[in-house]
Amino acid sequence: MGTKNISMAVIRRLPKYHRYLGDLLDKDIQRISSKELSDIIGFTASQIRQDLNNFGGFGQQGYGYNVEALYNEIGKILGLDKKYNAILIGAGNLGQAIANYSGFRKAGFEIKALFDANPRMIGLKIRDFEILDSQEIESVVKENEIDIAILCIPKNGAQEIVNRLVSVGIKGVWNFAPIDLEVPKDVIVENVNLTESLFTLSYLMSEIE
Amino acid sequence: MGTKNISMAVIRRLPKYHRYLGDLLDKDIQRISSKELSDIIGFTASQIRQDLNNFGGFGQQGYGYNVEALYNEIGKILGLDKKYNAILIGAGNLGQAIANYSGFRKAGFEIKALFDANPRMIGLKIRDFEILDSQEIESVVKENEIDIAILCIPKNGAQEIVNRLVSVGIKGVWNFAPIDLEVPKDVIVENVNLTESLFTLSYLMSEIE
DNA sequence: TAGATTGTTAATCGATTAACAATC
DNA sequence: TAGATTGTTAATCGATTAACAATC
Repeated sequence: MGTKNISMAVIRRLPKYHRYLGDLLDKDIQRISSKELSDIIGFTASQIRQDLNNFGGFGQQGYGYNVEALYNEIGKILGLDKKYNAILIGAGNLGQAIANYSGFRKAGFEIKALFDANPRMIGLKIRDFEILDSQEIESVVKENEIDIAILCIPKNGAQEIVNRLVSVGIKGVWNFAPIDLEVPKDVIVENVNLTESLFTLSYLMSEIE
Repeated sequence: MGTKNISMAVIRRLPKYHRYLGDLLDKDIQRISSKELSDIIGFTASQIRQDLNNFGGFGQQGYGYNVEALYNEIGKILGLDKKYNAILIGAGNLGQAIANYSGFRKAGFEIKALFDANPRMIGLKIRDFEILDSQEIESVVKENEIDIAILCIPKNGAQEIVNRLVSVGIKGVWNFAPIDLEVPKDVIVENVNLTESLFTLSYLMSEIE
């Protein structure tokens, strides 16, 4: 039930607003103007006001924005109050790091199970979770009302896993596999592509020397 | 020594071109038109031609592009032929995962040392590397001509570490700490912000239901 | 040659910035 | 009230798409 059509550019700035407002809150700062926020966050004051007004008039003329109220509003816009059940597939180095990542709670995501295809990994314990056989993905997703899958597997086989996940009703994928997954349009995929990030760094480095 | 001013939008598409061309190469496909590439990569043919022509005329009228030649050209544009020495700071879960990440070689980056501030981590071995005390960062950077630092540390203290790195001549940072680092303008920072990615997924999930 | 497809210019679209009336 | 700052419209800027002459 989105309001207007919010552009991806705006959406990707929202977490940054949330983070900076959280920092201000930690410093007990109660109000901030778009100009002051501009100085610390680096977007123009005009852009900040435009961005926020996509979602509502959170400010007050002559005063600015109440930090705590705005922080909470953006949290709601980001859906941080919603709860989602997640599974993590691929319990290798990266998968284990992500499984231990503390940010999930803040985003309302709860990991319910870990999977791996490697027989030697199955049965090992990571945090509170025993690593399960990938064959059990379908049954676990169905029985635990899993909404989201976190993919920490190589690109080979990733599409096949996603097809299986989609077929049992998964609605979102946090994808660390270096591949562009094909999914029905009502399934959300958010990619974290380390290779693309590293190659971008390589490009920028080679430009300066 | 950049050519024109290439926009970030274009730069961030380059790794994707490289990846898809690599896939085509693996399939022994020798030539491709912008239209065919458009069908598989999802950018418009027009955009593909515009993007590539920022760097040179790699195609041939009536024929299209030679896959191998274009793959190699984009590799060069990305600076994948350049060699950089790197250190990794923060050998926790994520740091270890990144240290084991195989993508570095392809990008020409070689990790020379790992550091951690936790006394209990120091001396442990990850791959071929003993984890060193963070106090030794300066001397190791100087003695090994380190170009790049990979930051896998919490946000508290990250800016201070970066200041130290900059003072001994680091030129690039691959930053996994959830903070916007301040660096001189000739130092490159490429961020991988897992929280921002996760919050974006949360937003998009909350939109569909 | 005829057909295909590029390289490139022009047109369009969307995002950012500027300006200012509204109003707290 | 006077000053400050928003919300919002208008102007600008930049990126994407369309079109087509050049040419392989």
